[in-house]
Amino acid sequence: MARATIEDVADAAGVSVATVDRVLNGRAAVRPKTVERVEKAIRLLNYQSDRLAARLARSKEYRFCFILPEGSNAYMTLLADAVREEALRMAQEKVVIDLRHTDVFSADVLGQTLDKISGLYDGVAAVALDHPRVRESINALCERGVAVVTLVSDVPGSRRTHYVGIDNAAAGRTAATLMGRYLAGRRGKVGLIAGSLSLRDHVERQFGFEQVMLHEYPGLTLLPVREGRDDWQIVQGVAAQLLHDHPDLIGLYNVGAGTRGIVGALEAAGRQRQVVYIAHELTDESRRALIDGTIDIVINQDAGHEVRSAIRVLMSRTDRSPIVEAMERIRIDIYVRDNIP
Amino acid sequence: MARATIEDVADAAGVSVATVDRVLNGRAAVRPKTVERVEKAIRLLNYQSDRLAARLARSKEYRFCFILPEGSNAYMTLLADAVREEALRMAQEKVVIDLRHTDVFSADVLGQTLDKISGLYDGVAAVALDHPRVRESINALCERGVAVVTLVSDVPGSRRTHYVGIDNAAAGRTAATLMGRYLAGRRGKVGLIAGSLSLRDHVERQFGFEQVMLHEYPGLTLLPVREGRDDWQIVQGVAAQLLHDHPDLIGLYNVGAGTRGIVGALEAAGRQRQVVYIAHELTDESRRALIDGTIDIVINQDAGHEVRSAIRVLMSRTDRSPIVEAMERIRIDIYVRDNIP
DNA sequence: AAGCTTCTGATAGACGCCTATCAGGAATTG
DNA sequence: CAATTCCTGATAGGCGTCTATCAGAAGCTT
Repeated sequence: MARATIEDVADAAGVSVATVDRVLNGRAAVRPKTVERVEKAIRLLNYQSDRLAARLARSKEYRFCFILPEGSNAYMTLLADAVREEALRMAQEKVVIDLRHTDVFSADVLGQTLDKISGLYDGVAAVALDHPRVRESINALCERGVAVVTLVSDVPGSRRTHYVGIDNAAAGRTAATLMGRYLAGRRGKVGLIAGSLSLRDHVERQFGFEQVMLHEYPGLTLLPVREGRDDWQIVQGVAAQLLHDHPDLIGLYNVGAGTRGIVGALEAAGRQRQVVYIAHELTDESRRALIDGTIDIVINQDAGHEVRSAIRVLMSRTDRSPIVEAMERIRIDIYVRDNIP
Repeated sequence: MARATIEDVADAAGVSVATVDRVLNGRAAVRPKTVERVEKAIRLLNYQSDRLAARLARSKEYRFCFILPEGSNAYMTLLADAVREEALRMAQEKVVIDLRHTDVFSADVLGQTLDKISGLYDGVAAVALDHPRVRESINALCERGVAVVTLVSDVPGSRRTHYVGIDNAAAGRTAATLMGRYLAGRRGKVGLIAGSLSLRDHVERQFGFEQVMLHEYPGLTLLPVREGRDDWQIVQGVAAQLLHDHPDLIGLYNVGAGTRGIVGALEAAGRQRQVVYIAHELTDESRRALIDGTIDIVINQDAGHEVRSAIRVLMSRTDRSPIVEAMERIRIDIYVRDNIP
């Protein structure tokens, strides 16, 4: 038995296809009694509109925009590449994807960018700063019916449709567990470097890391966080200082970007193998360092997955179809030398 | 500028749409010169057929079959659930998915099953045994134009379209690296339990594990593999024996199923915390054990991903469209207590 | 050049849904 | 009860492609 069509539903409900369509797409006022009849028929026949046919008929373009930080952060470059790649693929399916770069560290600039694009797109995916000004702009977009998803870093109080990214506190805990186990039984200091403590994801990772570290591995002394501004040169300075100040440093967790700086500092100090170093995001740099043993573990969120997930979410939001939660959960990937993809 | 349609191509090439269609779908003989003209127009306009419209027009059902082992192996149950779930979702897109269980450990039975279904399906995904008899049947299916993908366990010499699963040797190496690091500096014995040494994936994992273990962690003594037949009761016996024979056992890697048996044995011996235990596949059982600390690490391949990947591959194979390699690479997931999804 | 085969063009009718229009029927109002 | 307003039915046309048919054109053979 083939799938039910709109016609079947119309017949079953004793109404015309036009009316079924009106009910399905809220096109015009339909008497409640009729609506109910139609809905009953739909349930009865287990009707599901054919999305392929619907999209063909609507022949509507989906217009989405990705907003990423400007600058040359390695992971953000990966994300941008993923966006461009998907943009190409999705072009076949009438999905137009623009990519914009902006200073996401400035709430005002990011807010203005968000305000400006209102009306141009059906949906927006943004790596956002958690700040009232930004929240305001996000809410304004939602108000006007634009679907908004936050990417990598969330803005919790806002009306964003969805957050596409990992649970950063859990990522921090994961790092701590691995750090603790790798340093099993040893005593010494563990350093923590973040990009900026005004970035929500960094703070959350730090929180998770400290939480597990303090409770489960009291033998390890956690040093106060230092900020590296996600800039490898600054990070290198910070790391070098840390290594210099603490000859008994045996662990290092870099919550943000700037892997290159840490690798540099470790090599300069000749302590690559003495320090267990856990970094975030699998980039060319970290992949290399992982293979040669300078980095022991990389915690990653798959850029390609995130972009595809964001697109799927924006699309279902745009045509009001449900999403499959399980499919849109971004995993916390752990990489050691041997399971690099 | 909107996307080019078949009509645009026809105009550009100075032929009729019928001819363009003949070229595109190899429907009838077309003079080489004409073919070339059409192809040139296609390139010029960068034409890509609208897959939505094509599938709608063809209104053809894709018929696929998944063949899984019978029995109650926890991971296979997860796989089966994933298949059923996807079957439901894909039904909306005119994809019919059947699920069959068979004794995949017997080459003859599996081979016969494969032979029998020839002609009923456009594609088959099977958890297959690497055996000449099976290879034969797979090749026969391919010969008749049925797309075949191997799932979880590969059959290398065969003509299967694709292998959907992880690199098992790499998984074994990953386990070894984690084992080595978790046991950093300690001396003692490490046990290895496999389901069956006639299963390709198990052998490969063992190979990878031993390779890294022997080279990188000479302080650890690797005990000879024992077989547990993927049955938790047998596994429990094997593990208990192992624990009894070796009071200095400090590591255990279970390459196959039967986690429940090992957990049972460890608990019975009261040595949950003394032994670093690495298991495969995230099931309810292993998740629980991971959280309470009996299992230290789970190496997993995502059942949902594998099923979806297999379906995507079968579909593109069926309508001769290319696949995105990067998207179909199944990752080796590492789970500790803190990053369980 | 006639006769034959091989190509090509034109066109109609799906596929399942969307959009729009218009007329007529039902419900509501005074 | 008539005059409105509100709902509904019927239907046409379109989205981009596939499938099928048939007539006529082009190419080849002898």
